[in-house]
Amino acid sequence: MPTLRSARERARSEVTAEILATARQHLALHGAAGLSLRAVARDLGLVSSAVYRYFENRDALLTALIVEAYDALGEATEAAARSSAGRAPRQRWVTAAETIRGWAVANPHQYALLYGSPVPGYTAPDDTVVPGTRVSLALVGIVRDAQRDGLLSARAGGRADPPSPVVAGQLEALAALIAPGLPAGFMLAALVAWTQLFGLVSFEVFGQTRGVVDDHAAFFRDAVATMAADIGL
Amino acid sequence: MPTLRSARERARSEVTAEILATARQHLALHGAAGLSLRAVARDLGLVSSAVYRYFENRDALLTALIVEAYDALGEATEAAARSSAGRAPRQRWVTAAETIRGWAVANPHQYALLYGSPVPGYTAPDDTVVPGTRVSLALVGIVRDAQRDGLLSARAGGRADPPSPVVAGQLEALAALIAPGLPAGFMLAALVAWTQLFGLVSFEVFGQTRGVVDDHAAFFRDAVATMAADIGL
DNA sequence: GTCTATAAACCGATAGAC
DNA sequence: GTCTATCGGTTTATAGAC
Repeated sequence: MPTLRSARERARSEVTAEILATARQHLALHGAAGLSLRAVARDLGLVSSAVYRYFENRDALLTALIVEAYDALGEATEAAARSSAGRAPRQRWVTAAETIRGWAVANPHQYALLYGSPVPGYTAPDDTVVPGTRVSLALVGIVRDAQRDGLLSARAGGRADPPSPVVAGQLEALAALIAPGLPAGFMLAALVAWTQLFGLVSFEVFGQTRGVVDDHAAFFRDAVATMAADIGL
Repeated sequence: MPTLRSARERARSEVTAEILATARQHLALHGAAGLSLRAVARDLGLVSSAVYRYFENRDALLTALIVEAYDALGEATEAAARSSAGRAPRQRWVTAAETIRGWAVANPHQYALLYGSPVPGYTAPDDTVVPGTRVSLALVGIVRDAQRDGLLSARAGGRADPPSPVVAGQLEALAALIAPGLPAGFMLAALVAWTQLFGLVSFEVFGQTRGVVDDHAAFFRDAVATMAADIGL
């Protein structure tokens, strides 16, 4: 009786989604370390033990939240890169960066879950690795497209001293994996821009620039444009 | 009777130091959100209520830990800037940056307390502001010294489009406060480098570059040198 | 699959004796 | 300033009835 099973599974996935949604709200209120299976159940009108039918334990629920957040951010970034295809590389980079910032500002606790302090006592399983790479791959795709179209400025990627041999080797290995043909200097610049982008977002979301920067959106736009120039976009 | 009072105060400050030291260990094990006055007391052979004679509540203990960490990092950075005075600006920047990274890697949980996700339900009081600025002021001091000595490359600070008017205004106000006479373009570059530096450190400490970067120390050195060139050092 | 009930812990904070 | 005792909550997780 396939229909019966499918009905059951539909109900199951609906409850699962409800648990996740409630857990997401709790995350926003109490942070990842304060996420409580019991409190989520209470809010849903469930009894705590019922949740164990859907998630093996607290960590499994946390993992589901992480994957969900990575997918949301990754999809938003991919969409930004896709819809800006054909435009000027620097503008594409700025658009993608602003998409990431927008998502982070709108979902600070989910952002903190991904890029903030590790949750004590929790180690992310391998399930989170692939969703986690989507954002980075979308970003590097913009650099790769620019190179393909011959729009990568030769001036950048070699501003400072060339990378040391050990780093150059690593950069080449990485480039071979995600951006074949990209010279090491550009790969270094892209990697630096990547850390810089998230440093900027983290500072804003975590309140480090309070009192230093006033109009965060404007500052972000200028900083990110500077960044794009550094990569050679 | 001043000696008697001083003896009492000495004992008091000793116990206070012991509580702080134990709390620091707990922080490393359970994170900031899991810091428990009770557990600290237990470890020290004290009863929980005794701790309230030294710290008004849990948040006060957390604040003390934050101030302590800011001071440690600030002092290390200041020392690095001081002892490298007179050397080439770029080398001074790299040295200071490596000092910050070294402290962060050696004290990941204290670093997370300062630059990671905010602790839910806790808002830092004003006591933490001044210690928190020491690191940034030490860094900007290096840029200021370079400018004073005429060692700031004119090429940088104007790589990309000039900052938008609203950002430029803000940069000038900030420069007037911490680096009088520094042009807005350089101020923007310095600010970007600042966020970048901590973005880099956070990525490493929080495990975001695992699998991407192998030799973190070497990568950091090259990235930071690139950064210094971007500022014009 | 949902429920009650329960075990076995934990927490911040306070009152009041000594 | 340290102690006992306590209030009033919290948690994860499991056993077993329905």
